[in-house]
Amino acid sequence: MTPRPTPSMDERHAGIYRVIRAIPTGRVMTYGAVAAAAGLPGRARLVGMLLRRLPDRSRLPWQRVVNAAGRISARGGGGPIEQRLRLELEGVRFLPGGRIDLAAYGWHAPG
DNA sequence: CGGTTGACTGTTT
DNA sequence: TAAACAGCCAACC
Repeated sequence: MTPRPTPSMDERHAGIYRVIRAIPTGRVMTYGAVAAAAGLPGRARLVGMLLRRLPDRSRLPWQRVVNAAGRISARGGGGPIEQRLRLELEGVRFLPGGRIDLAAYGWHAPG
């Protein structure tokens, strides 16, 4: 049906942003799950790339994206600290070792 | 234009 | 349990 010619970069970006925006407060999704929900299975790194280039003023709930181990992915600056703070303010509990229980807080996009 | 890098992940040692 | 490996691919230099 819908011809699925190579989606442009912008289309991929839009799909990823849409998925992240749909994550409810207090829930998290992994990079891989976001990619898969956006129709891009196996492109977890693409999600990370996008978030890395996200402007500071962005309203996207970027803090709700964590890695498959349920931990906050490392990066330069105080990003990881701010991310954890934001998640804790939403009610997300961190286990000893800085891990989030994905079985409890993981979000699976409907559909 | 080609090589390197990296907010990833599942599989295999 | 931990480390190495193999895919991934746009951004960067």
